[in-house]
Amino acid sequence: MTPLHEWTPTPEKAIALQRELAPRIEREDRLAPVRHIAGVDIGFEQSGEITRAAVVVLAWPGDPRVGFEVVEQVVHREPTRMPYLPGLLSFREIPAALAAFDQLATRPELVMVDGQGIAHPRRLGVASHLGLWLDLPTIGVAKSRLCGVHDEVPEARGEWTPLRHRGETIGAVLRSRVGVKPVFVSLGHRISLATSLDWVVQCLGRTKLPEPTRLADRLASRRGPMPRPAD
DNA sequence: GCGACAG
DNA sequence: ATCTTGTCGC
Repeated sequence: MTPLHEWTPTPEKAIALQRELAPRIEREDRLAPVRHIAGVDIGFEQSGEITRAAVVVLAWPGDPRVGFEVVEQVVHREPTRMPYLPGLLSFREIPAALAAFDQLATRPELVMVDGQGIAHPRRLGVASHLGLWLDLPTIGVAKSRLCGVHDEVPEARGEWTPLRHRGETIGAVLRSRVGVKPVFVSLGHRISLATSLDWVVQCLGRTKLPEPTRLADRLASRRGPMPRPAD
């Protein structure tokens, strides 16, 4: 059987594996009714020797007055296996992410990942790779661009413009918050771009990042909870 | 050949 | 990603 993932392949093997896996990505909706949404992010400690994977599971729908309910959260630490190489991020982050998912009691119906989905040179960013491995619908929400070109993004919250690469629309550049740099949304697996955008916007608080990714980001980088503004 | 380059 | 002080604004 073809491995969906190798622990520490050479860059050449990693690229070959990406080319083999990319055609397996499903770009249309195949989701179960969503009751839980997971957010995933990876952080590093001190000199980068230790990798920290964080997964946060939120109940859907949530109470808009208090934000989404955190059903479960897991942090997994392990030695870092690979350096960061543009385009090969998933091989560095996925092993830790999978270990964190293994500790989860809940099986989410939708996963948001900090990073690109198919908005990748070979259409297999970390969100797509993880979606294949987990066989779950995933969405990539990145804070910056890996590849592709786009027009200026309208200033209004919720507005977006297509991200294109080699004549293909690979994602969307979304104004998640007024006056802040936009986020890069792309489908990861088993979901369309339109539906991905819909979920990201629905999970938006007053911050740049949607709640699932924002909370996972905080956990992964060991920043404590932010004080909530008084009512 | 010269830049660009998720986290 | 991480390191790292102050500063601006609600």
